[in-house]
Amino acid sequence: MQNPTLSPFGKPLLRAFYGRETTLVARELLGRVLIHASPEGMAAGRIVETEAYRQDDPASHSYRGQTPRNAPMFGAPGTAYVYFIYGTHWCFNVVTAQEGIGEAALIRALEPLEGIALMERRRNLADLRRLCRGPGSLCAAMGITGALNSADLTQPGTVWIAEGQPVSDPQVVSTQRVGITRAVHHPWRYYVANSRYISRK
DNA sequence: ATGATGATTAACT
DNA sequence: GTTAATCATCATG
Repeated sequence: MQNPTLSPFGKPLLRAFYGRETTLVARELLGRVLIHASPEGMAAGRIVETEAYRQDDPASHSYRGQTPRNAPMFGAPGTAYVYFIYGTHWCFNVVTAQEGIGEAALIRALEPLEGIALMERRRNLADLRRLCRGPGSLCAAMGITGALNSADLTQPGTVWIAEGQPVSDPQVVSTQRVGITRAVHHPWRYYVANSRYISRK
């Protein structure tokens, strides 16, 4: 792919896309395409599951204010926030809303689109459905690590999100978020109905 | 300096 | 359904 901006997945989403209310951004990220161009090759996947994390939200890393770890969450909308969890996994988020407030959307699952052989090698797994199912798994498949923390996702370069195809309202399911212990009741997880690539029902 | 915790996953029973 | 793996981070002392 010579010019990433002319990829079949469309142009990068602009900062104005990310600079809106976080649950709206999380929902509208469905159908968009996460792309990582690494020295090993290009990998891309359609976003099929996300979660919103807000500043006034006890489940959010930003709830107790800014620290060195969560600092990227307080940066400009469209910034990557990549953190390490359980000693083994990376999780990939996009900063949303407004600079300075600390909100983000977690990408929880992708439908693999491009670079599938590369993803299979990175995961040592040939099962397409499981390749990018779950936040830790998709980072492993896409080659996303802390090296991409704070990356600007609005520029086609190393990592970005292309506009892809938006998902219509009837195709969006919202549920409680996964794996958290606080503020469990908020319906801030979004996924594409009927997708075979989501992390769980 | 120390200890609890965690936006997970795969491999069990 | 349960559990081990595995470690950076942060609050506490």
